[in-house]
Amino acid sequence: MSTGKGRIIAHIDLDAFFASVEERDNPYLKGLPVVIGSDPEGGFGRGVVSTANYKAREYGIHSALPIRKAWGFSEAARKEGKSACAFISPSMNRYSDASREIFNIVSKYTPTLMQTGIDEGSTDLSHLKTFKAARVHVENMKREIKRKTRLSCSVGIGPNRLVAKIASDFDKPNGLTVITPSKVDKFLRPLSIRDIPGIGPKAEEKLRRFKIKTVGDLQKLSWEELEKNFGKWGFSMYEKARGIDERELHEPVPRKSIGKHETFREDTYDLNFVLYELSKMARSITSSMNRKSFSGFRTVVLTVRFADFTTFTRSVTTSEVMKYTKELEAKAMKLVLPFFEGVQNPEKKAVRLVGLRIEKLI
DNA sequence: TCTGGGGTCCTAGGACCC
DNA sequence: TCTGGGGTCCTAGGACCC
Repeated sequence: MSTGKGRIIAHIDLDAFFASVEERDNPYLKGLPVVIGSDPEGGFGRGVVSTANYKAREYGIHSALPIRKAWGFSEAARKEGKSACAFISPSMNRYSDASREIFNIVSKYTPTLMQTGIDEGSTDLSHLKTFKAARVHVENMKREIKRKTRLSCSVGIGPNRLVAKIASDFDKPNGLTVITPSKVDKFLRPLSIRDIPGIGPKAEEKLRRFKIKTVGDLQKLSWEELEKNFGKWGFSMYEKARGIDERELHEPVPRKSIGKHETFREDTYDLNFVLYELSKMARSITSSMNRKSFSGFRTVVLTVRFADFTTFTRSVTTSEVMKYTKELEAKAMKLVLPFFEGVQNPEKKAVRLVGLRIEKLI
């Protein structure tokens, strides 16, 4: 399908996916608020919420919320006589299985599927010629998904990937929103700028200083102004505010890096402990590398986050290809040492997180 | 009460080569 | 002695996404 006129793109987004799989597989969760995330440890855990079901969202719990806050909201609700949340650790294997099952069904309905995450993907339905036909097609697909997997999804249909994705988010859960080309502008204008993928907290904050809150507001800025303040990104924002997006669906891009990082249960000053954790990560990373059929790597990146959340990375690239856990461990050790000595850590801050990543995969 | 884990992409400066 | 671009690679940091 060439760029330009006449495309019909559908974006599929699975509803509260991890929580929905848990509810489906565990009947005792029926009707309860469900939170998937790290262990709340009775209000002292250090993680965040991965997914909250819609019942839990009524308590103010949402993705990326610190898990101890979620715990607090759950406790408050319980004291009002409502149900406490079920807190569940993610089981990625089961979610991957469910995801595969669903996108296998999606594949039957479309010649081109581009999966962009475990719970979302875009498809090209241009061959159906009309948005009306696309709607009927997607309704059938949604019904089959529901019948065969007992899971629901929300779908947006639009003239390009951007509009389809935004539309999929418009009416959740179990929604179907169709935006024909002539309706794009009317649809986008009242939305928050945060509904545009790529505009995160920082860009929102910056745009707020220009009194810009909605996509309609954003349309009032010339692309010169946007480029002056946001660089190359400005022009992309200019186009997104108008629903312009010529990106094609593409093949999955090959993986570029493999890494692990860990926030400790308590901040630490203990170099030996950190080295031990790094060596576990090194082992896990090389085994994951082998499983994914890479034979080596040339770059090692170490991340250190201190208790105050300041974060540093250090990396090395070698001309020879590295292959073994021992080599990765040695590099990690060399890179982390300065953070436990005076120069890189003069205030002797405690370490909250370390991470290790390999790049330039062979 | 702070703020996970697994990623990608972009920017910007410096080294180095032609 | 002084002054060029262009291209590529490396490093560090940061924004963003699911």
